[in-house]
Amino acid sequence: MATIRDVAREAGVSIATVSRVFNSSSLVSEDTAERVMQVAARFDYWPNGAAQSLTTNRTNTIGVLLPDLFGEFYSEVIRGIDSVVQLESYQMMLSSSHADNEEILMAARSMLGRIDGLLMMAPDDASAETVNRIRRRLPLVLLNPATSVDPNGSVSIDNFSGALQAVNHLLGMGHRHIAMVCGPEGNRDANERLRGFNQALSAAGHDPADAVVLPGDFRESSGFSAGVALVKCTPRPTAVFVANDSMAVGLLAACAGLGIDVPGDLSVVGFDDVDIAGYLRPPLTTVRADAFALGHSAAQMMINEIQAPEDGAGKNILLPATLKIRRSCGAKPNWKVTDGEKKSMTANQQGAKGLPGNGRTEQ
Amino acid sequence: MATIRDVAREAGVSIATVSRVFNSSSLVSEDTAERVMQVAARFDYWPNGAAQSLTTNRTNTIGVLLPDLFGEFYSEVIRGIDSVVQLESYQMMLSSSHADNEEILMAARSMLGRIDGLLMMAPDDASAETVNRIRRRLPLVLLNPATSVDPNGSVSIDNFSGALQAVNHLLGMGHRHIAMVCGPEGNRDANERLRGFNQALSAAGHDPADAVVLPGDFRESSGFSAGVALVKCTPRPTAVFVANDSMAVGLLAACAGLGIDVPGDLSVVGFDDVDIAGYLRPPLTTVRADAFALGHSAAQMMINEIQAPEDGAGKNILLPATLKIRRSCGAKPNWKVTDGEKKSMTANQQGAKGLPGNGRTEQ
DNA sequence: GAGATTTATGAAACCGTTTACATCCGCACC
DNA sequence: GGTGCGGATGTAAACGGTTTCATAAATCTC
Repeated sequence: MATIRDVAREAGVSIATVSRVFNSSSLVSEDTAERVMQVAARFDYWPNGAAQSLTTNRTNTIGVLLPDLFGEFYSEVIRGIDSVVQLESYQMMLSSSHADNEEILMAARSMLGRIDGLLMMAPDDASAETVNRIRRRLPLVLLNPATSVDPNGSVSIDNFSGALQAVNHLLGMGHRHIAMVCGPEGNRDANERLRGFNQALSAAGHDPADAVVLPGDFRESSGFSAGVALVKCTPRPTAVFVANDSMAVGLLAACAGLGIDVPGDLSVVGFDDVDIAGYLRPPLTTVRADAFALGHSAAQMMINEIQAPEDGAGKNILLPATLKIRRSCGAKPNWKVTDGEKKSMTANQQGAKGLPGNGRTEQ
Repeated sequence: MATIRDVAREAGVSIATVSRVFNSSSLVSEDTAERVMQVAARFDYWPNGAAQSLTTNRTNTIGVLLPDLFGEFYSEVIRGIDSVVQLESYQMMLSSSHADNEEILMAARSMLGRIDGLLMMAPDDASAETVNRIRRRLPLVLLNPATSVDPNGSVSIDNFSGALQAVNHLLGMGHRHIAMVCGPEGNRDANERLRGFNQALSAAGHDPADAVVLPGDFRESSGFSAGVALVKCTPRPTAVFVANDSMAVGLLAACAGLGIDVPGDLSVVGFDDVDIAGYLRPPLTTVRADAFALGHSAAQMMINEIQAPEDGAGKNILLPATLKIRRSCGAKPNWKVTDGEKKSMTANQQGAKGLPGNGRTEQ
């Protein structure tokens, strides 16, 4: 394929001039520019990105390291990142499934020279040293960082507070026996949600050790199993806090099949507020975790950092998680048919959307 | 940061030797290798990827161009791609929302030199010329290519046949008035599904022009609206084919709210077989479109093409779409509670999973 | 019309690697 | 004890751009 030299030769100019034309430097006459462009078009010349990066030390690419790609949550995070990357004419280099420090470092290493900064949602055991080795060479923004790591430059969703709100709401409705379906062991979000659950119970004078706590893996099937297990408990809990919406879907299915009325016999609260949450039977009360906003804010922070280092360095954003009350928790007994749910496409976290008959947003 | 020269100088060898050590060439003595590695570790030396790419002309990265990132379908495609990328120690460069030829070319251009090949799901109006300009410089694999484009090196899901199966099934059950809820205008998958719908009706001696065809945009809310509109039709259709599962969720919600019994009053068939499909009330009959497999196969084809060009060039994979019968179409009136649905994590398309009471797979 | 200034262009260094080729060295072989 | 050989290493030329600096030409200034 044609290189800059081919174009230069054919157009009868030096490579410097061709380069100037392509970077729309003002230092080149119209005639020459025209001629160069024509030759370039004839040769269908595309500049080589690696060569450009090598000299300019810029790649216009940001790297993204995620622990997993499964499910709507990560999908939304990616979409949020993409929304700003697109806008800023950057590219995104995506990599997933990095379990330990070694793998994270490997991934980051293999990106060096190809990215201008790294967005990372590290697994829990990512050591401070790992993070620092990366930080020394690349702008780094962390998503939902572990507490063990210096959180400078990070964006998190307040899982703990979200769980607290959910359980407090159930307590406020008079429930005494509240169960929980957990997420995967070791998953940080899951841990925080569990911590919120325990904290809420303790604060209300209950002993969390007495509560029914069922395992789960964030997938529908585990929610289904948990639902089946739950109804066998004696005394049967009257409410359950499920660590994510996918499992809540499975749990609702189990209840429907077993003739358990939700919310009559059992109040259910999920977490995430996935798109379908408002369209389930009954519509699912859940904690809104705005994954899109998470990705969006992180990417925004990254771009700022790249374009103006030191400027806002060390910032630290905590995105609120807010309870969205629908029918499954029993708070709003009457539900009418309207197309009540219009999900905002932007990084809007608050938005009391309260259209007729379909829930409201609580702080 | 340390470059190869720093390491070389400190270790008292030439840069060639350092390079050899890092590429585990056998041409270097153990002593030297040891010494170099120690210095490299002390300096925490990471090779620069751009420089490597420039000389080797390899990036170990494949580019991915998608029209959109919204929804489980694309998320699964990405996961499928990632599964092989990960395995082969490649990286993935992701870019989305490319509406026209100009934008596609721009995106491809900006990736040149940073990727070894391109995976592309082009919008419908991607011209043959656009595709050829890319093909001239990069291995290219197309996902669901438009018919106007030379399909060599492509992977597609058989949307048309899937729709055909769905509608034929409904016809076979005796339905005379079958409606459809479409996807976004211009979307190729949506078009193919509509074409299958029309074809099935025609073949059965019905006039597709008589059928109720409602607009939609692949989102829950549009399915909800379509549901509301549908029940107002006279005569009211007895069955509906919905162009994707998200809309089917919305439509089911509308029905539940309006007291329309599914499948008693209305049979519903969706498309995609998203994870929650089996957990809806009633469990959703749908056409399984294996997005994971789509991404997986395409990436596989790409890697083959990169590693052995000309070898299997011009291959052309058509992934079957298969009807998954659950309760919403009325074919299986009895449904018992069991955790009947275990989604396979692999690129398995067939798999008669027929666990007790929860549907079966049809060809 | 000569010097000063501006504008357009080219030559060449540089970015950080890989790799073809040259060199040096020790050792076996006849 | 040369010769040949193979293994370890170094030298230097790529790779394809960008950018600094020099230079030539054109324009301005008085």
